[in-house]
Amino acid sequence: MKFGPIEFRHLRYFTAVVESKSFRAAAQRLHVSQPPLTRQVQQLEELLGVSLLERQPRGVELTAAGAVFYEEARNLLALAEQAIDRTQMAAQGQLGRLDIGVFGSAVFDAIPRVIQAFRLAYPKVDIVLHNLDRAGQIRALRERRLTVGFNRFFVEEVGLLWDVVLHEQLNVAVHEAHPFAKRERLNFDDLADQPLIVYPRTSRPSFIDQVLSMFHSRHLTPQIVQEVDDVVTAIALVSSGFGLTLASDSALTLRLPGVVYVPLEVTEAQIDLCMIRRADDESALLRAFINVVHAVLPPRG
Amino acid sequence: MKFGPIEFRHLRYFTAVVESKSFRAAAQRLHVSQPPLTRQVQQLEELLGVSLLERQPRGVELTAAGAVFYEEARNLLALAEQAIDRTQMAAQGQLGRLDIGVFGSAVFDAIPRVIQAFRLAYPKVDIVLHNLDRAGQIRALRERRLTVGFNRFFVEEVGLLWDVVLHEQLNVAVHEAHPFAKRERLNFDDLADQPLIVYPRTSRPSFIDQVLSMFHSRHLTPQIVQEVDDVVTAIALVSSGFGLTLASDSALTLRLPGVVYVPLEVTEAQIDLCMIRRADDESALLRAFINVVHAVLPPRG
DNA sequence: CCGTTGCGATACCTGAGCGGTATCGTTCCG
DNA sequence: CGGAACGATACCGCTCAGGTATCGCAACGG
Repeated sequence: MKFGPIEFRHLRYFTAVVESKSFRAAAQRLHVSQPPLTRQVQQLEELLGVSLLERQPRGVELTAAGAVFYEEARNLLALAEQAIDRTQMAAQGQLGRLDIGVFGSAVFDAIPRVIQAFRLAYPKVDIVLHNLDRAGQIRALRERRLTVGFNRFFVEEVGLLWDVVLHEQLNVAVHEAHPFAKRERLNFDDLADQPLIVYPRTSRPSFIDQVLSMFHSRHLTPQIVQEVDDVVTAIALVSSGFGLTLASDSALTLRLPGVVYVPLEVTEAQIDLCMIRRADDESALLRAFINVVHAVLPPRG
Repeated sequence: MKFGPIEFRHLRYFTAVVESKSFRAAAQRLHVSQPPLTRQVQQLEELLGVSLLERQPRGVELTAAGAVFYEEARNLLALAEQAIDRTQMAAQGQLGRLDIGVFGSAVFDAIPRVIQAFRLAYPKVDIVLHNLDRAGQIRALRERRLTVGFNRFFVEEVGLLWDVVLHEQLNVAVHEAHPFAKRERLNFDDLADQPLIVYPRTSRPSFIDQVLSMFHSRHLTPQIVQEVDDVVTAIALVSSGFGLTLASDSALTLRLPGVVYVPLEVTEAQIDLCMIRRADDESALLRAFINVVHAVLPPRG
């Protein structure tokens, strides 16, 4: 007689017999007749080359090896259940890993809010944040190292899709000693002859270019006194009295000593936060994340 | 179409397809043709209600859920292998749990030597020592809480078997200030009028009765000045100059200040160590342990 | 003491389902 | 545009899981 490899059937039958201490009782429990049970357990024993049960006039008793195998079998069956559960959860986007690319001032407010909400709704999903500039995000998306990316703006890229997920207002960051600090609102004309700190220096075009185009459309030329890498450095310079800078709403959570934020005139002074993803990514996880993003971030800035 | 429950076959086929990134290649690896593979994987997906693979013109790609299930499947297959290994080891007595009952002075030398040797030969067997007197050992053996018991002697018990596993010589423990401390050997006549400490007080008959019968067979009557519970207490009293006591070779490892051991005349002054076990216990673990006992303890005391 | 009862094992049969061959539809490549 | 390679499908044969009937054995009750 030649037997194939072990199957879950052997484990189910064996554990049922052990738990019922009887072939007949186990057969009832499993809704099969008794002879197949006998046969499967015999096969299992032959397969293992080990006697698992001691057949006695009144029911069966486990051997030492049988006790060991019973524990193992129970464990395997439970793990198989778990495997199915976990797979089905993964299919519904409730389990897995989400790699998110972030860059710029959105990391200070919008992204944390999104992530907090997502973790609450999908606690078994591991979220990994990657600080990558736009080019890095696009490369990582293509190489499947990233599921979504956030950036100030994107251009059309084959195989990728992007949406604007948030409109933010612009604010002027000034030192409290500056006369603007007392103003309720400011407009672009006010800024034209002020010492302006701009960012980011690399990864252009970006936030700065959007800002500059707003100046140009008003036929204004800002006085750029310093270019820095990021918003934190820019605000730090403002804090030291070096000049003014512009910041999105997300940056308002950045509180540095002596720095006051004054809202800029609303008209057209909007800055976008965009989300980019693969066009062919139809995973439930991504869909779930997009839903959370749109639920958390207001449809209108 | 109605499918039964998941089987290991599904896991083996699925993992092979994932690892080969192709149904055809996996089919070769598994020594089956391609169509059954397709069918089993389709069944698996239907069983789970989840799409696991993305069929593409050049081979297959895992979905997110598929990646999760692949990890689970690998794990399950590995654990199944382990389960078989462990069961086979248990059948050979290389894995399991050995409950050993011990009592009296043998715990100081003979038993530790046996256990050390056994642990070396069977490292995956858990050894649990239980300090039980003879009656406790017999009850525990009957209730299967014990595999073997060691004691000074046993009487015939239905369902149980016992063997003498060690003959030990008797020694006289005296204080170094006592004149006997300088003697090379002593005999029973020397002890007749000496203040004798005897043990154990309970669990009779035991060591003390064996000793007393040696006196009586020589028509001697020892001067018992104190009965104590165990050999440690007896030696402690000797250490404080209270009197003499008799101790087996195993007790020689008990070194207390001022205590000197002098061997007793060899003839008939032997004390047995016995091992008791269930008559119906044919486990490989017990057989292995008995072999170690006989290998470690000298066949002649 | 012996018939009864309950256990697991065995013998034999039937059909579901696993694996086989042949072939299809699609996509990629030369 | 024809050929090659992929997975899916159709269909077939045979293995083997599960069914029924029965056996052999041990424990128990009258």
